[in-house]
Amino acid sequence: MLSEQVYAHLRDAIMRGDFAPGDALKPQDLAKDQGVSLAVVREALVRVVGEGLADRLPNRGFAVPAFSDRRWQEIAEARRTIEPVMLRMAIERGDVDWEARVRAAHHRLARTPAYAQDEGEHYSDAWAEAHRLFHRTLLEGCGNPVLLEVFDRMWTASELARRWSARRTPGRDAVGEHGRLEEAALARDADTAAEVLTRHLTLTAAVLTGRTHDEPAKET
Amino acid sequence: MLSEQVYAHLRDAIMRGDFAPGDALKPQDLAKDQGVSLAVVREALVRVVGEGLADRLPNRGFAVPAFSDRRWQEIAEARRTIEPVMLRMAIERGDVDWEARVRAAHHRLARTPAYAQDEGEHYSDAWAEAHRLFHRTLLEGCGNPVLLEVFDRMWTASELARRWSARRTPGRDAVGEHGRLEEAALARDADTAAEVLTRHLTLTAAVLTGRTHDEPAKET
DNA sequence: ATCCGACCAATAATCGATTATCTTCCCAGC
DNA sequence: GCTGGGAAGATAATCGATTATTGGTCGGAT
Repeated sequence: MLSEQVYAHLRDAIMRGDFAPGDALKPQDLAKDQGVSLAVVREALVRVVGEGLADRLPNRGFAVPAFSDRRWQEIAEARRTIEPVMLRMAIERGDVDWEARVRAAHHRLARTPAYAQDEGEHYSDAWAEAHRLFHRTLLEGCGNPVLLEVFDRMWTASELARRWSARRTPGRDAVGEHGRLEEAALARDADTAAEVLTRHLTLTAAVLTGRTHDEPAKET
Repeated sequence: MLSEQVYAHLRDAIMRGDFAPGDALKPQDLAKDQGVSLAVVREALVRVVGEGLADRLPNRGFAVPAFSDRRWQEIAEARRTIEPVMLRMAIERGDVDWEARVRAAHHRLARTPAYAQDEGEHYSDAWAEAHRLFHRTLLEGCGNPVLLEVFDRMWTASELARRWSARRTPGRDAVGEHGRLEEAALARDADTAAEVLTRHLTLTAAVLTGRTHDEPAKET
């Protein structure tokens, strides 16, 4: 299944930030680059659009979405709305296996350097994936695949926005935040865990506000 | 854009229940039926899969999904988890325009007969659409498009399951439930509204339990 | 009689080429 | 000099045909 590979490649390229927001995704070029026909590229593009990783302009082709600051804030709010509720479910229902996986995911996250020197000021791919897995593992305790799909979609959108805007944020204690999140969850302290998660998401959103690609950091 | 029409047609056909769960969606047949080429059918199918309205089996084509009873319960739980939270947001934030649209949507729903004599024991299309619009309008007050997209996806899945299983449920007072929901929301009584909505969703789920296509109603 | 393997029909996946649509740039007319 | 119409090039959308994979079936060997 060629279209699967092309889809994965395209998705990774967009998430990695290989294209600038608003860039046209030309089927012809992509097809030539990957040595496949237009049909498979088109199929991959349609899938990508379905995931919100590209826009489709009728009769004008596909393009990398240019999220507005407003859109990003909406995504962040949606996460603040849903994820704490899922976390409470996870804390209530998670079994020993879940606890073990949370510890493992946190260990991996804590041991993965957030920045690689050769990747400039962006987070490293390895850290981003460890970060995602920690958050997802935490919520997996809720045991509901439908809710986890919702999480996946929101995470993707959220991560895309961050790739285009996030820079090193010296003042932030990400390690400590994740540590407190892990401890509260495993201590089955739902109120504290939900509060820590909400604050974590709020801080993440705050970092990005006014710092998207099309609206550089304000100096106030 | 032909694929758009084909996609809409296919989506409606699946939602209408024109295909049995598990049925293969053969590109060739669909292409001949609609008088288009394979490429556009394929594109439409990929989109449909992205919405969860069809399954894709690698090298074995596309098929109408056969939701298990468990899957349906997970969808219902996800709705019970998220929608009451959205409703609280809507009640807190909704403006006068929202109130007016809620009243309008409820009026339309209450005035639309739930069953058409020529459609047998299924709900009528008109009622299903009015029902969807009432619920959606109610939640639109939350003002967050991301959350509303989540609602749309869950509603689609939920409705699909119901189309295959729901029959007349004589004992149920759907009109009254919706009326109480409207009143509580417009009275800005978040606790009552959330409780009514949760009960509404729980009842909807209960109706379907044990009555999916592949597991006919239990007699017990 | 049963099991294994090679043929075969069906169809999923892909391709190369064609048609339709949009964009741009140029030139005639005002 | 400016504006509107129109051809030309680029690209999106679609098509018809080709290739690859699957699942079933028929035949032979044990």
